[in-house]
Amino acid sequence: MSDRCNFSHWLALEGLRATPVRLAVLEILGEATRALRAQEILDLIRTRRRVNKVTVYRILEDFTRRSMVRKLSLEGRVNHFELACEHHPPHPHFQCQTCREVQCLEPVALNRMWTELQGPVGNRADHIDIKVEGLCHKCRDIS
Amino acid sequence: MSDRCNFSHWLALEGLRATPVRLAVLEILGEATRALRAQEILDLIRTRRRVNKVTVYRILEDFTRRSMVRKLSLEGRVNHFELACEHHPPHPHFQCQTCREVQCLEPVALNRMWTELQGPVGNRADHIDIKVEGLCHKCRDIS
DNA sequence: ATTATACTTGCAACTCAGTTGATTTTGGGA
DNA sequence: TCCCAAAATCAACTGAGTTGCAAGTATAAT
Repeated sequence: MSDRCNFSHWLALEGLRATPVRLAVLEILGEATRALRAQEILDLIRTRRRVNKVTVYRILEDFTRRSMVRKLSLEGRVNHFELACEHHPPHPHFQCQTCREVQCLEPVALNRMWTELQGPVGNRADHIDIKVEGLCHKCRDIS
Repeated sequence: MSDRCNFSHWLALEGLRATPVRLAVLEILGEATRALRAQEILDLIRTRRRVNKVTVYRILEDFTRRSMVRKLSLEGRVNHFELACEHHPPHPHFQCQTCREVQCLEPVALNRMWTELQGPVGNRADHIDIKVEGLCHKCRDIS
């Protein structure tokens, strides 16, 4: 993913400076093959540089507001984040009940199920989140 | 919903005593027309009786483990709960981005989209959660 | 009926992801 | 070079949910 996005350019388009921490967040999310928790992102940045957690949380919040990343509420207290660039369109997620790891599934034709997911007349639906829960192949092999 | 379930009997089937707090939790969830947060359930019980929050959290956790209620992870830090009795089958949810209230949508043919929601070979999918986000009719009228 | 036992509730203290507000640092323009 | 807004930091806080243990309560055994 990261090889297909110019993060500095993307930040400039948003009117944001390409600071080291912002770039690190985008690069880490760009290289990830699954949705990451804020703490994981923080830990990964810290392998490169010293950074305060508040900085990372504020950047993630800002990116989410700008729709540069998607924040996923997959389980209780922890949010997961993934890049929302043009190369990474919305898609369903799979979360393993055992290891809690999040996989990204292939985008399905969300439009097709859109009409039947309308609520009471008057609601305006903006987007659909689909989560599949189960046991991933890794945990299945263990048990 | 509550008029269609015999909660005391249900608890007996699960080998649980029909204590006042357990019954109150089930009755409140049974009368609710939307998914409730733990704090809302707690507040509603407290209109009737004195109760410790730990008791309610433990009961909700226990009911969830027994699949008597479903715990929904719809947004960051707060879980929502709904009855999982035979009269209340799994269904998609709508959450308003403004008031954060959760509506229950009509059950759709989840089976139909099951096959296309399979992850990598080897995963075992157990259930699907669908969340629609948007603006509810009440908040739409205000703005 | 009385005791033993397991189940249930309560209380206080804790955890931990995320937030707030105030302060310091940085980096680009005048 | 100086200034100022943007960015990062720090400490302290928030609040949903958890833990461990004590106290209460119901059911079973004697």
